[in-house]
Amino acid sequence: MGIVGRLSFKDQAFKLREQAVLDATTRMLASKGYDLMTMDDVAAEAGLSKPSLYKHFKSKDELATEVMIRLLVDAQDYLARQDPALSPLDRLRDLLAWALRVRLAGGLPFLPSTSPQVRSMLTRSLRYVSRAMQLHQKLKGIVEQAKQQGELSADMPTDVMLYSYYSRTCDPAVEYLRIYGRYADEDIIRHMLAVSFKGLSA
Amino acid sequence: MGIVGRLSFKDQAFKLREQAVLDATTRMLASKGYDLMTMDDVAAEAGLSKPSLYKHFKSKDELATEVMIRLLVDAQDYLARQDPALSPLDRLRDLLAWALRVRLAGGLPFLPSTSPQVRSMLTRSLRYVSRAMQLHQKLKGIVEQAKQQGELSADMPTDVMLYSYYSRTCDPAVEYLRIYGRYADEDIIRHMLAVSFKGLSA
DNA sequence: GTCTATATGGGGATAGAC
DNA sequence: GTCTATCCCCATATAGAC
Repeated sequence: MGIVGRLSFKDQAFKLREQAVLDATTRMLASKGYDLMTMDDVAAEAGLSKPSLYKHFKSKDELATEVMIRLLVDAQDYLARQDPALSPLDRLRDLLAWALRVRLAGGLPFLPSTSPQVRSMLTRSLRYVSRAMQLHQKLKGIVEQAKQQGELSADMPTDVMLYSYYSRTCDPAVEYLRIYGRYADEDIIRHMLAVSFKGLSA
Repeated sequence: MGIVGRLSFKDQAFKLREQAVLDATTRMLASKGYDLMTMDDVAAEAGLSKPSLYKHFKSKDELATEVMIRLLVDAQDYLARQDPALSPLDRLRDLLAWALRVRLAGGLPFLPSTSPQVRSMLTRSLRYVSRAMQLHQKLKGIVEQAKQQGELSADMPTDVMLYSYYSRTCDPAVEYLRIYGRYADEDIIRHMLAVSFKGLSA
């Protein structure tokens, strides 16, 4: 039984509404980006008024940060539920495919964006940074396992691999392939995985 | 003799000032991004007043677009001056290294950003789109040459390769490597080239 | 063409009624 | 806690003097 079950109906409704707001924010962030997204947009999309929105989240920054934290938690959950039979490299492949699928379904890339504004906003949030570090350490472990098993090259530094890996989740090539290349979502994922792990060379 | 040589001293000074404004804008875009960059920032950085700035460029959009066009022209120039002895794949490597070097020196990635705002701004500019298409066709030709010579895999679609290639010029991994990895610029370029062309797998 | 000073509008955030 | 109506800053863009 989840914690929600112990709350009053009113509080349950409040929590549900909060999730609806986070969903709406996710859609707006994905379509317009942080700077163009207005609190009026979010309120309209979530079906409440702006002052009510501010009862749940005390600023635009906090709202966006909560969305990103939820995404990190989702990624951690996904990792925890992966088939234990997968090899380290396959786990990385599978997680990247999941992240790309989320994004193609209208979600967000889980490395947020290159906007200096958004980055500084997130790095000011202790909860975000702490979650990100947890995930980073977990993935670092998987990369190191993959190296030991010879699935990843021991020559390339682990952090280079990890940062490049994160970048693939927000790779703009995804959108170019969809818009100009007119590829189906699963083809995009297949090609992105190929480029990421095998590179461009023959 | 350049066109500038036929202008009056006054017009020459005007043109030079315009270039200084574009340089200042490039620096501001690189550091703050489009949304956070204000026209006051640019005016201060370039050493003139805001109204004077508007005598040169009639809007913030136009100013940023001109910066991006100049960057595309620079890339075309660089391509045109590459050593003709280079193989197609080496030309691609060399151009990417140049783009990353420009960015690390405080310039801009030549694929601008994933901001929907900036993208729509640029796609509304006929001059920008036309330049981008020219460069795209040129690079497409080089990729096809590389495929014919077996330097690039014939299996992967050309547009997948090209969009992924463009994405590397704005890859956020570059900044993570500099900030958290504390790598020197040339090491970053070396690693980025390795990841881009050889991929993450062993 | 360059400046000082100002108009305009949008969006984050809130007051106060219910 | 939710709404209507409002505040207020800030950034784009311009008026008008020199």
